[in-house]
Amino acid sequence: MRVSELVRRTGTPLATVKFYLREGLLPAGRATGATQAEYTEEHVRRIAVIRALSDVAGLPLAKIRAILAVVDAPGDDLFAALGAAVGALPPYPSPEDPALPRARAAVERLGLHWDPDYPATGQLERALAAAEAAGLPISDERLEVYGRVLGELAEYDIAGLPPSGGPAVEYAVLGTALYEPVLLALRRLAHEDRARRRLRPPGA
Amino acid sequence: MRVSELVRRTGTPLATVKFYLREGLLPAGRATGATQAEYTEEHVRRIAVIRALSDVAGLPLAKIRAILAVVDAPGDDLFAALGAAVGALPPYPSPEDPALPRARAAVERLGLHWDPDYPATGQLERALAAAEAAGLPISDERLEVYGRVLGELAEYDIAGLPPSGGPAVEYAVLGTALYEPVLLALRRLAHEDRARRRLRPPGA
DNA sequence: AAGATCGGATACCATGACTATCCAACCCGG
DNA sequence: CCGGGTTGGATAGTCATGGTATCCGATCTT
Repeated sequence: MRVSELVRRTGTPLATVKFYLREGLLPAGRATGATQAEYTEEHVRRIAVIRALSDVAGLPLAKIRAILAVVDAPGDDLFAALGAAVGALPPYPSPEDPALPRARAAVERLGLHWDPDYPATGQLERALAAAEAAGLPISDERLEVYGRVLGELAEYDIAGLPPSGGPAVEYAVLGTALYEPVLLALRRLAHEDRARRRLRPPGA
Repeated sequence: MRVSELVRRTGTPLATVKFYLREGLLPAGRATGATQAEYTEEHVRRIAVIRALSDVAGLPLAKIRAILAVVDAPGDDLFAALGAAVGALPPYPSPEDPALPRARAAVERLGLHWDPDYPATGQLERALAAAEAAGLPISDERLEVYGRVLGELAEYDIAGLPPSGGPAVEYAVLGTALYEPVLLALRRLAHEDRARRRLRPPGA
């Protein structure tokens, strides 16, 4: 298809498609002439992925570029690819103060593998420090409940991973980023549901 | 304390403190003269909350202002206050297409209370639609697992809520926003932990 | 009395994510 | 085979956000 159809199919303005091409988020089409190129279904899907990561997951384009680079050239180490992708997700740890006291305590309490270089470790430290600074520290009990529950979830996610190979990486990398908003929305809805039961008069 | 000490205590530049005052995020200090004001511990904490919501939860200042307004004047309906606060959280539903087919199906499958006006409903629709458009639709089975697990989590959160009143609102509203990054970081760490077991050679 | 600090107002700036224009080469229907 | 509409590519402009910087006259401190 030509670019006009890509625009029509995705609902993205032409100027934006050109912008994504310039920025290297969208691969160029197969050139069929000096001023003509052919796009495919892959391009349609790629634009949907970019928009999902940008609008819903809220990632900046620079991080989206990094994630797409991993998806495009995953190497043969799924574990390393996952690590690279998680590094593109917020919150981004502050460069100063490389100590990770809260994260370390949490990881040990939950019996997880400790790896200070894994991006999620810094993200956990930052999230715990922010909650604490705001006056709502996470209690040990809450941490244990959260850790147990999310461990269950991770168990399910990893068990369902397709066997190693090309599609597994894409699935795991994009799923990490795209399912998080679903998780958060479900938690908020569950809060509403439980809060309604507890706070609303029974007949309301 | 005077503004210089507020700056020192929070590590926030003076220009930024003034900016927060201008934007109405930080209440003015008690004026002790035409060009002098007195700040309190409340101001120190408020700045920590603003920075946490901005840097870690990633909320734009306009939404932070809305959340702080709820915290400052919660009214007497904790449930309504929670709803208002959740409305300030991303992803922000698209204005067009007010139909919520995916969210409705999900809510019914999980046996939750259906309320199309609750902000989290639109957020769920948007998150499910984005995952689908990107080629990674959430299966019914996955939805059920996520729903069950997050329901457990919500049960714990709501059970631990202090009885109605002033502090309960602040706790619930800020907790919703500030604990989410902790949840995500824990999930990513749990993924790492489980993926390591499955993908790394046992001796590595 | 004098140097530092303060609150308040105004102006400026950097980044991110587009958006608009222009141009010359093209393709396609008549 | 020609002319209007598309295309790719380049360049410049725009808008929102989240700050910074400067200036000022009043005031506090010593």
